[in-house]
Amino acid sequence: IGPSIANGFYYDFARPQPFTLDDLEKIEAKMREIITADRPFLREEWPRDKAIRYFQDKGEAYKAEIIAGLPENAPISIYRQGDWLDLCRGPHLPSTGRVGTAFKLMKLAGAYWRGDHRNEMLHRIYGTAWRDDKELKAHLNQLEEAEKRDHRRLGKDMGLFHLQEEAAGSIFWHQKGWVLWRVLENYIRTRIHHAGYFEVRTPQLIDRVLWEQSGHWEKFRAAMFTAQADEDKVLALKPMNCPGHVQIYRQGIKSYRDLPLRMAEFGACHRNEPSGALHGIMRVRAFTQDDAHIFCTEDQITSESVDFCRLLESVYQDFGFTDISVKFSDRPPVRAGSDEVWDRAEAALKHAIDVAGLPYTLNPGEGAFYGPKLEFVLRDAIGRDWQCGTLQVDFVLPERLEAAYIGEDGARHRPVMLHRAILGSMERFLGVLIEHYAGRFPLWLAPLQVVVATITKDADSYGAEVLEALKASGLRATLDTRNEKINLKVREHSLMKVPVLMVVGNREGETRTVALRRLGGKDQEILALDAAITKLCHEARSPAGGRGLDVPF
RNA sequence: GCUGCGGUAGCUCAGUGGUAGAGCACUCCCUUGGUAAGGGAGAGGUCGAGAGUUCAAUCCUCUCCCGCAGCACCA
Repeated sequence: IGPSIANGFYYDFARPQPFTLDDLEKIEAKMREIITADRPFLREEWPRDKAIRYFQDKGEAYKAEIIAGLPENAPISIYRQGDWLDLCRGPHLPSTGRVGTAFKLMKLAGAYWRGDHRNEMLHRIYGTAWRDDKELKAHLNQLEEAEKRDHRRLGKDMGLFHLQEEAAGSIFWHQKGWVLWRVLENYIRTRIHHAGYFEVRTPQLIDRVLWEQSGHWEKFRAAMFTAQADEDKVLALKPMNCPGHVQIYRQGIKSYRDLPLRMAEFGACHRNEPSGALHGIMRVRAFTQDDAHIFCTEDQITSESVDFCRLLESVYQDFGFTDISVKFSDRPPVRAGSDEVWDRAEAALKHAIDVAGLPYTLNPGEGAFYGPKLEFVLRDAIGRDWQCGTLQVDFVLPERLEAAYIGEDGARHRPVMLHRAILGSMERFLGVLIEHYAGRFPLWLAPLQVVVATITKDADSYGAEVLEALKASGLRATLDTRNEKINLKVREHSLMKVPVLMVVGNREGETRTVALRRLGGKDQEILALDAAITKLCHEARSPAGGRGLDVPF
C-alpha cells in the first residue's frame, strides 16, 4: 500500500492471471463485505525465517523478497483478520469496521516491481478514501470539475489546436491557439530582452558528429530523429539547443569582458518520446523551448542564478502562479564529468538557490548527465506535476565542445554554461496555462478579446464600424452579424470564453455607444465607443508593458 | 516501451454476426429577435488500418496505428 494524490491509496499485487475492470468491482464489493463484518486486526511478530518460508510456500515471492531485504533487527509484523493474514509494517486500525465505507476504487494500472522497468509488472489498484460519503462525493465532483478544465478538452472546444495520428506528438495550432502562442512568446521575448539576453536562431538539422562530441548521441540516440541526405552523412533533428549555441559562442574570440553572455532562442526541438509518455500538449515530440544559455565565469554563477530565479518568479507571478514548487536534482548515476567538477557545480547551484531564498526539495540522482539542475514545477488541473522552468549548471559541455574565453590574465579559460528556461516548453506551459485559467484568459492573453455582436441587420454597418475601431486600436476582435438572436450569440461566445462582448443594436448605433458584457457577468455597461476602447486598451496591457506584445487576430 | 481500457457522423455517445442511430454542430427556408439554445426541412459515416474465421464481420480472433489511466522514461 502506498500513498497517492488527494486522499488516495494504491495497492500493488502480483498477477498470476489477467485482471480486468470487472474484477475491480468484485474486489470493491468484497472490501465492503469485510468492512461491514467489522473483524478485528491482530498483530503478530514472526521470526524472519518463518515469514520468508511462509510467503515463499504461498507463492508470494515479492513479499519474501521484501522480508529478506529488511534490516537484521527489524520486526516482521503480520496482521491477522479472521482467518486471513498478511505482511504489513502497520499500524492498523483495531478492526475492519473502522475503515468506513466512504471509499472508491478508481482505476487499474500496471506498475513495475520496485519501480524498475526491467522488473516484472504488477497490478496496481488506485482508490480514494474519505471520512464520510459526503466528502467522497465532493471529491468525485471536484474531479469531474477538474476534467472540464483539461487542456485537451478546452483546446478542442475553444478551437486552439488539435492533434492527429499522422503527426503523433506534434501539434496543429489553430488560429486562436497560435495567437495565444505569439502573445506568450512576445511576452517572454520582452522580459528576457530587459534582462540582458539576446536572441538567436540555430539549425534544425545538425550533423551527428556534433551530437557525438556533445555526448548526446551516446546517451539519447534512440530518442533522436535523424535524416540521411548522403550515403555517409547522418543529420539529427536537434533535440536541444545547447550545442548550437556553443557554435555561435565559438565564432570569434571571447573575452572575459563579454561575460556573462546570455544567448536565447525559442528553439524548436524534436525528441522521439516513448508513445506512452505523450500527453496532450504537455508532453510532445515536437516542442519549442524558451531556451537560453548563459556563458559565464565560475564567479558569476551565483549572481546569474539568483537573477534568473528572480526573473522566473516574476514571470510566474504575472500568470498568477504564486507557490512554485522547486526541486534540486543532483548527480545521476550515469554522468559525464569528474566528481570534483560535480562537487563544484552542485555547491554553486545550491548556494545560488539559497541566496535567491526559494524553498526547495531534494530530488536525489535526478540531475542531467552534464550537471545538477533546479526544476520549477507547476501542477495541472488533475493534480499532476509538470516540470516547466529549469536552471542547470554545466561544466561539461563547454569542455566537450571547446568553448573558451580569454581571461584577465591573458590565458584561455573554460566558461561555465547555465542552461535555463522559464516556461520550459511553450507547448507545456500553454497547456498548464489553459488549465490554470480554465480557458478564461486575462484580457492581454486572450486570443480573441472582443466579439461585436449585432442584434438586428440594421446595426450591421455600425457593428462594422465598431470592429474597425477596435482593430485600429490593436484589440483582437471579430464581428458577429449572423441572423441569430442575441441570446444565442451571447451563449456561444460565452462558451468560447471570449472575455468581452460588445452588443450593438439600433440604440447603440444612434448614440454611438456599445453595450459591454464581461465573460461570466450578467450585467451590461453602456459606454461611448471611444471610452470603451480606451478602457479596454488599458486593461489589455500586458504585465511586461505594451511594447512587443501586439499580436493581431 | 509496459499493464489495463478504448477508437461508430465535425462533437458527445447509443447499438447490432445479416453493411447503422440520437442529440448538438453543419446547409437551406421561415424568423430581425435586446443579453446563455426561436421554428422547420435537409445533407452527412469504407463503424481506426490490415489480415483471419464465417454463407455473411462495424460486431468474433490476430497484428498494427492512435488515444485514455497509471508505470517506466524525460538532455
